[in-house]
Amino acid sequence: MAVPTASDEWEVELGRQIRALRLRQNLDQQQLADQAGIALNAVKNLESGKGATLRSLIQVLRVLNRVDWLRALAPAVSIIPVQMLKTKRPRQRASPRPAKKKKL
Amino acid sequence: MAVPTASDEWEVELGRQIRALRLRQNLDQQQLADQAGIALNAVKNLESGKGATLRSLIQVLRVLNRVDWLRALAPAVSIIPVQMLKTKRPRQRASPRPAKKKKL
DNA sequence: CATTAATAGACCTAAATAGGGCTATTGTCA
DNA sequence: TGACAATAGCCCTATTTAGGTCTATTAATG
Repeated sequence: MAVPTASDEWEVELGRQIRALRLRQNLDQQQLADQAGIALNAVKNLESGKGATLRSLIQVLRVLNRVDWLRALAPAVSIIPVQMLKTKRPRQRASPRPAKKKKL
Repeated sequence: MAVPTASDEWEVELGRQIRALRLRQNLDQQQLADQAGIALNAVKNLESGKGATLRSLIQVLRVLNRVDWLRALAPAVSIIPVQMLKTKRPRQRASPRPAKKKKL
């Protein structure tokens, strides 16, 4: 199985995984759509990598009992963060950068 | 931190995580948008949970070096699947269900 | 091997998101 | 603490996806 490179390919790969999860539960696309409260077309798009919204994805994950996956995106910082030694709270904004020069 | 229940809340939670990843790299929203090849607004929507496409999410994950997360959705089957003992290949469709009765 | 339901793929319209710009607020840093 | 850039939150329009329906193909089952 090739590793996706382009964004489209990742979308297709994600679709494959969703389908795999669905089939493990032996659900058809219509059942999944109904239980997720979305249209059959949305499920088709999602599974085939033809474009989908985050909402469709999440609704589907809820039915497939994999919403917990969403929490695994930003892993908790491994060891004790150096930042905690100097600043109280984590950064809320990126550092300001010098503004671009304006035309005179 | 409360566990999200509604779909909207999961979208917000996901946004929080993306923001956390971005700030760890000290990138501002504009830089992230540029590097991801999407609009600033798309990043804002994504981080605030106000609706986004899968495409926007994936483009951003690429910049944040977290596309590998996508592969962790459908975990490989743990032990030897019983299915392999009876059928050669995994299921490609859900089982047919009896069709609805048609009106006479 | 015949049956038949699951799925792909197309079409259309409505709704949502993307993209671009503008202003108000506020965290960061000198 | 002041200056200023990062961000939120609007607006508007273009593009994309959702939702609904139909047809053709094909995997799954008896």
